[in-house]
Amino acid sequence: MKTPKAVNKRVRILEAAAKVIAEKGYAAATMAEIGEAAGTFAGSLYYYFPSKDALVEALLNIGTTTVSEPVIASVAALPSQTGAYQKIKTALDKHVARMLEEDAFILAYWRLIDQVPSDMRERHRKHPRAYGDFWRGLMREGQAEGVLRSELDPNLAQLFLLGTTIYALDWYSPGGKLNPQAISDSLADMFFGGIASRDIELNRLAPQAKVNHRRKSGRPASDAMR
Amino acid sequence: MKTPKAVNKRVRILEAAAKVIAEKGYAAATMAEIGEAAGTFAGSLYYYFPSKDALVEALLNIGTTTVSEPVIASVAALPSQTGAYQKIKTALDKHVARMLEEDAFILAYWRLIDQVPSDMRERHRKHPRAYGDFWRGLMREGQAEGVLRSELDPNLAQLFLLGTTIYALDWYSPGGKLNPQAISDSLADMFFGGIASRDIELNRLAPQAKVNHRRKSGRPASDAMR
DNA sequence: GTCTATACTTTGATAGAC
DNA sequence: GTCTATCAAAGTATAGAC
Repeated sequence: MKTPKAVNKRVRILEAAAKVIAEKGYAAATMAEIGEAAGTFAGSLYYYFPSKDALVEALLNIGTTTVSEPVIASVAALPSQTGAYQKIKTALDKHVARMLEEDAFILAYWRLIDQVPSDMRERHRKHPRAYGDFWRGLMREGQAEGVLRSELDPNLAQLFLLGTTIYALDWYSPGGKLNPQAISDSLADMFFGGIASRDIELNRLAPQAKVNHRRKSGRPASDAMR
Repeated sequence: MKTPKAVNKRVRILEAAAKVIAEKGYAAATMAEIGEAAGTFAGSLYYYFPSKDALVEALLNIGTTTVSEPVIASVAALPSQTGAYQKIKTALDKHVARMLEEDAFILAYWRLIDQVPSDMRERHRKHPRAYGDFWRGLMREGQAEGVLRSELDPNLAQLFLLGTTIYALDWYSPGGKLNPQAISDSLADMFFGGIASRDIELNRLAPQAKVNHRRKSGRPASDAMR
């Protein structure tokens, strides 16, 4: 039970921590520096969080939901008869927009997730898994409607797309020539249509490379992999 | 000038450090633990490396070259008349194989690169940039030969592909149903051919989404972005 | 609720014996 | 070249005044 003021202060501390971690990484972010960024002192942080680890774990949960929630909401807001292609494009636009928005929570998340103690990472795993489920569902919808190739593994397709947007955090620079919408459009273009010339028959180019070899096997691969 | 034995020991320390960092992350990897993994003690490490930062910087450089060198070599070993498609597929196979080989240097690299002091990251930047140049060159070759869509940004195409393989480090599990070669084949399949059904005309599905809107603008976008 | 002071611990790094 | 002992710094966390 916290007073409203205390809740606000808690949020300010989380924002400050995200900012410091986004800039310097996990190891270099000290409680003293986080306190300073929040306009207070290291000792005072312990009134709101029992430990640095607890603060970090709260950051992890914010980091995932701050992307997944608006993305899922954007799709839910579409008219009920909307086709899978439009849903996927809508989700991708929102996803890329959020990822490249320079939100400190998102940057902090990807600097933390591979550095935190393994038990914390384990506890957190349900969040990205649920988001992956959402994307796998979209891919399956597309396959059911016939707009996506039915022989593809929906899980791999989803990993393929999201992997690129995560890496984009590393190379995207806000001042550059490409804005998030242009990046989202280009990625969707390549993702749906491929990078090969449309009039080229790939397996005639290099039959020994076994391109499309999976197209022959009737059933799509399982999605047990995470 | 080091004796052969000293060189070997240096390598053993680097391997031990990579292993510990790959498992626990940057912050949790102490000199004592690295020393123990190398069969020696924290103090002894300073005979080979002047500081922990120096050790880490050496790891970064190994991390990139351990992927880029075999990939570039695999393409260089192809017959001179080999087409761009075959070159790209060869490079991708080797790249994915190396990335998913569970090499501690590679895992350690991706756990370090966003955590090290910014001046070290800046010094290191030339390595991934050179590797990116290699891939951009392959994309341009493909466009020149007409196998890749000429209106695509070669830089974005390369980031698209490599981003996915980096993320794969997070989700790939060695015991699973997909081995690196199967993953490489599937990624190449999606990357070249796209995930959309071949017989679907995308811009008729959702014209308002402006899919392929970049195809109309004659010139490919610049690749100034890194 | 917040601050100051400080206890306790860990860790990077050095000194010097061998 | 390697080990032991140890220093000095930094950082998490707590105690207690206000």
